[in-house]
Amino acid sequence: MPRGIAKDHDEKRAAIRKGAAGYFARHGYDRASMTGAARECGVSKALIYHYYDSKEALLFDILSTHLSELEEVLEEARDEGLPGLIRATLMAYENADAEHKLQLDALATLPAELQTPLIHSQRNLVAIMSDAVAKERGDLSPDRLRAVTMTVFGILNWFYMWHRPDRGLSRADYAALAADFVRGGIAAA
Amino acid sequence: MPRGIAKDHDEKRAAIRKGAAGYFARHGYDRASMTGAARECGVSKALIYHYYDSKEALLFDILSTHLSELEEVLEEARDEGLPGLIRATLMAYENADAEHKLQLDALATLPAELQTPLIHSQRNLVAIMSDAVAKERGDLSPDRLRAVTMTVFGILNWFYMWHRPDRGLSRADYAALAADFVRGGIAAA
DNA sequence: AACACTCTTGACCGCATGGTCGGTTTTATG
DNA sequence: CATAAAACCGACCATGCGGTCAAGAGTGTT
Repeated sequence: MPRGIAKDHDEKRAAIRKGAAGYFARHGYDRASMTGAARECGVSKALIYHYYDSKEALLFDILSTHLSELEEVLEEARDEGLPGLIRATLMAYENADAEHKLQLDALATLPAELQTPLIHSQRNLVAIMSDAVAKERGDLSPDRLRAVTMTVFGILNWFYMWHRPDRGLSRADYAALAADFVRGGIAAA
Repeated sequence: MPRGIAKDHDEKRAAIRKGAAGYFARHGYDRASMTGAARECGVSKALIYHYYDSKEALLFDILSTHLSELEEVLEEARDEGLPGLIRATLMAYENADAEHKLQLDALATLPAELQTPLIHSQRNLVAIMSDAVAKERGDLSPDRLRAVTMTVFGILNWFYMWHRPDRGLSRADYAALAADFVRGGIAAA
């Protein structure tokens, strides 16, 4: 038996995943070239193709990893109620803004077979949030429950678009504000 | 003197703008080809280049027109208060979801000189909304005022991502729900 | 030491894309 | 009716892209 894969295989793959995610997010997935991503990671393009079959496979791995981590985090914060979920979500985006951005605007470019499992994860996240909303407002009709849940996701998903780490409220401060906002909003909806 | 431009020049230009906006939004600006946009509009690619200098110029016109209309609408609804602004915004997106989507995820692909005037319009929209928020909560610090304003935009800008015209709440029903949500949220933030 | 396989690369390929060009048709003006 | 420009098109071009390949260097196994 000859040698197997290197022991640092996973770390190197992860480094490429992380570097490419940043590059893709900064330039836009479609516009970003594999050559550029490779340069960003300090490796040759051919090496990326050693670790990944295609640009699509790389994107899939980025999104899949991100969503799995998010699921784990939310699953853990499940019984802390809505404020806990909001805080956990915003904190999980720390150092993952790139992956989050990609999830929102590049997922749709994947072929349907690859989208399916990712959308399944998304639905799970929505379900967790929806349950927390329903716990505070059991009287909402299904349509309104869904609308309110999506309203909460709008708040969370928009955060990366306007927040600057060096200006204004900190992430944690905004998490508190958002939790208050949602509490008041749900009561009034 | 020879003939000037045709009397229906503006209409045809507008038709291309609208057709291309839909095509760009459906396929993603970068991925969408000018050949495809031309087919969608029922004209040749060369004709689009007769009306527009480049793909970028076309995108700029789409976004510029959209933002101008939005500014007009919000300026008009200015003194109806926050609920009026929310309703006006959501209603203005009717038949303009494509342009809105493009504004959110393709504006950044334009060169800085073209982005500047568009960002200026965006800032104006934010200012209008911010004033309305401040009118209800004059006690907020600048940082918190900005955070609350962006929270409202998150709710509005996320709408097109989850709403399906044939399912769930209608646009108008959601506008009412969102207005209530924001009222309660602002009071609690 | 010999082997077999992974790791890594620069050079290369086919293709789709944004954009151009030469030409034809149409139409307002004189 | 003559004409000059606008309106419109099919064919073409250069470039940059995702992806491949052949080959070398490095390393765990026997």
